[in-house]
Amino acid sequence: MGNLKETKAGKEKPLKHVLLAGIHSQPRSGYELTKWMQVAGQHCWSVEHSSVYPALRELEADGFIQSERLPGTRGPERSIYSMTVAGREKLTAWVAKGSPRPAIKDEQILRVLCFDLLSRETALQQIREVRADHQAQLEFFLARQATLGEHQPGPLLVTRRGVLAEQAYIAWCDEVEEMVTRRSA
Amino acid sequence: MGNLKETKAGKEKPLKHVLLAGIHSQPRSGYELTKWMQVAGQHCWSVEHSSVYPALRELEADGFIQSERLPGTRGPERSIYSMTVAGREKLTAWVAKGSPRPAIKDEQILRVLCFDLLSRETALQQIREVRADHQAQLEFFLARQATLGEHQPGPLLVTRRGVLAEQAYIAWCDEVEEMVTRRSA
DNA sequence: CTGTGCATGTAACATGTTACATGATTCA
DNA sequence: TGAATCATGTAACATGTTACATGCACAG
Repeated sequence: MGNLKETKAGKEKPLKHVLLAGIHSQPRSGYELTKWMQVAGQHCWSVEHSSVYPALRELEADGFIQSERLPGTRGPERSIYSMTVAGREKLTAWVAKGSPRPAIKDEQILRVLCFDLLSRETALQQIREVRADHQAQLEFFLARQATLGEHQPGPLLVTRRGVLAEQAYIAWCDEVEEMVTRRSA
Repeated sequence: MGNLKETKAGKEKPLKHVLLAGIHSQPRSGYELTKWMQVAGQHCWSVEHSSVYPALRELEADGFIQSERLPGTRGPERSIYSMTVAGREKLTAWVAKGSPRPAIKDEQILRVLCFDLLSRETALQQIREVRADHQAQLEFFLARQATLGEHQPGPLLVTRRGVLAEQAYIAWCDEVEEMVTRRSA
């Protein structure tokens, strides 16, 4: 008991639950899960592939998922992972419980805090670039939303979160631009 | 050349810039900076004190800040850090440049994706708790906003970001609740 | 026959958290 | 006198990224 290698019985790292969530709707390979996180999980949780493959092997060792080796139709062979009963139970327990408000790490907000260090022109240019970036992201989410119906409530709500979040960010950029424009210096 | 201990000339870790931003408006101690991040920087960047003190010593070693040792009026003595000219230049350069869209890590969105695993009652209860949590956070930001005027555009805009972000999150929670309520199962 | 996408994997590094550790001062 | 707040610090651990590495298959 107390094996340091074993996660302390119950506390799994978030990534493992994210991967279970990705496998939940359909069996997927590590490569597909990575892609899935980059699109569907874009504003939820996304990691590089180098973290995905080890995590999948741990999940399989723990009996939460099982793999099937397929000779790739095109490309090399790949491992397709699917849920086990234990995995579904694990995921259900995780979905049911709560989690603390997510920590936010956004350097741009800090930049705005220090806008007094910049000329008005430089500040305006920057906030307009940031706005354009989020506008593009908003359009991505809107396009995705258009492909989803109410018969897929999960993906639709995830996409709605993206839409609402980006709209709020854009509205903030507009407030920043207005205040910078009005400033005396 | 190529000293592994030295950061590769130019690429500082984000925390260092955050600390510079915190010192920018007024000299502060490590303890005060930690508190400042927990309130003003709540939705920007916040770390534990154990990361703060080493980072401050690095910043001082690089000549971006300077410390003054004060015998604490109450409590033990503390180091108050203030900006140097080099530090102000460093911060200005950082504020002027852009950064990629911040990565988002929010487990709750993934939970909603998997709400089909929960009973309607459990799902509704959870999303209402999440909503209440963000409502409380919104009220915190609104209270803070009320103490700020347009003569402090930086802190005001940072707080506005908090307000807009929480309002958007709450609106999303309402959409989730509505869709869960309407679902057939 | 070369680039692009598919597909997996490892090692070194970056950056943070948790827990442990210390000690003064103030207030009840 | 004992808890709460001020104030700083270290060590072990967690969790991710970047860069390196490999190799197939298809399209142009």
